[in-house]
Amino acid sequence: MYLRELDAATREGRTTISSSTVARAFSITDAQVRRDLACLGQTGRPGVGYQSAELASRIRKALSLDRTWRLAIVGAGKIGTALMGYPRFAGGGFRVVVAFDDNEKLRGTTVAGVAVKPLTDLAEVIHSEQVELAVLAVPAEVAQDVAVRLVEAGVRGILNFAPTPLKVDVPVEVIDLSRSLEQLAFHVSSV
Amino acid sequence: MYLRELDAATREGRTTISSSTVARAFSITDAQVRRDLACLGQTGRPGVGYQSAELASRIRKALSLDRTWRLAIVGAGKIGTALMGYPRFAGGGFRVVVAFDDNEKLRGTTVAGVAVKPLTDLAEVIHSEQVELAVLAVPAEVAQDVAVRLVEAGVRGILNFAPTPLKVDVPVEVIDLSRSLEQLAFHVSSV
DNA sequence: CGTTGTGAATGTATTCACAGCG
DNA sequence: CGCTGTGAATACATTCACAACG
Repeated sequence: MYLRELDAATREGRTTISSSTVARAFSITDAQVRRDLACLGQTGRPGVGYQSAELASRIRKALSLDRTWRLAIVGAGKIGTALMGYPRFAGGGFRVVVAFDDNEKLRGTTVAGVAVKPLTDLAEVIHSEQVELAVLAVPAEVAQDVAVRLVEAGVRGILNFAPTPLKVDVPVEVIDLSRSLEQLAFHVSSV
Repeated sequence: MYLRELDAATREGRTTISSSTVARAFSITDAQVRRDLACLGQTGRPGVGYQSAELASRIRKALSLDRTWRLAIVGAGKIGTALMGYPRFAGGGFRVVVAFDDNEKLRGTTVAGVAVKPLTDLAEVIHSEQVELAVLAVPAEVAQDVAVRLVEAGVRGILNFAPTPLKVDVPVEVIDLSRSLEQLAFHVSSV
């Protein structure tokens, strides 16, 4: 989150930036910002602030974004295909190298420059393409199964769009569209 | 989250369910489940557990999901269109009543049964269609602007897919795809 | 029994407030 | 001066552990 703001600042020529400026952008306290940055060690200068570009690069390193991650998209339905051409992935150190889907119609096709393979080839292709992370956008019923196969094939992390808690022993990040909407509805009605 | 599990239990004929069963599904503690449910008042029976269906209905009411919310999708790009036909929205008390996009090619078209209108008509249509919530899937540069117009037109909550913190005074829920991926990359490399 | 609901204990996150520094 | 980095204080979340209950 801070990374975005720092990059924006750098682009606009603001070479230094203070914790309170960053805080204002996200409506949080300046103390929060400084605490969050504390784990990077001494990075700011009293009376001046932080060097936008340098701080961004430190954060990138801390988050392991100073390299390119090879990504597979599993499930080329609406959400899966929407993500294939997502420019922000490419811009931020992620490269979609392959997609998987069992739909006959997609066999052998290419979407947004990404080849779509059948799930039968999953293990093989994950190896040959050295896939490290997978975006799981398959129906809930098969999500757990596919997740296990992904991990067995060597995938080290999963971004899960299926509304099912996965039991695998690699890190999983969840994006649950309907839960987000439900949460919104709740907040709206308790204003 | 619990709602899903409770509905699944009900469908499978498990009329009662204990906190530890629910907890296991999400790899959390049973105490956590009971605390979370505490705000609903006395709902379980010692020695037995909770009535799956009845608890689900209480949660629905607490989250204001015991009604239908009228929804607009703003920005009919890849993500926007992917969401238009999303079956889970329809199933869970949300109804997409209209979409907006300025792309000439989409003028007057219908995607997945949803009419796409130009943004010029935003205020008018939001009123006439009684839209309460909006999904914001427009480019980051215009997100803040569009958000303000939405709120002025009467929208009471926004689900924001743009990677920009919105300043509006209605509840905002954020789905940030690249941040989720970045978070995943971080967790993977710190295993 | 088995399971809830909840005080008390613990753990974690956020904010306060200020010495110290350029 | 303005701003950082951080102890101390506060607020919040989670877990423990057990009386109460059918």
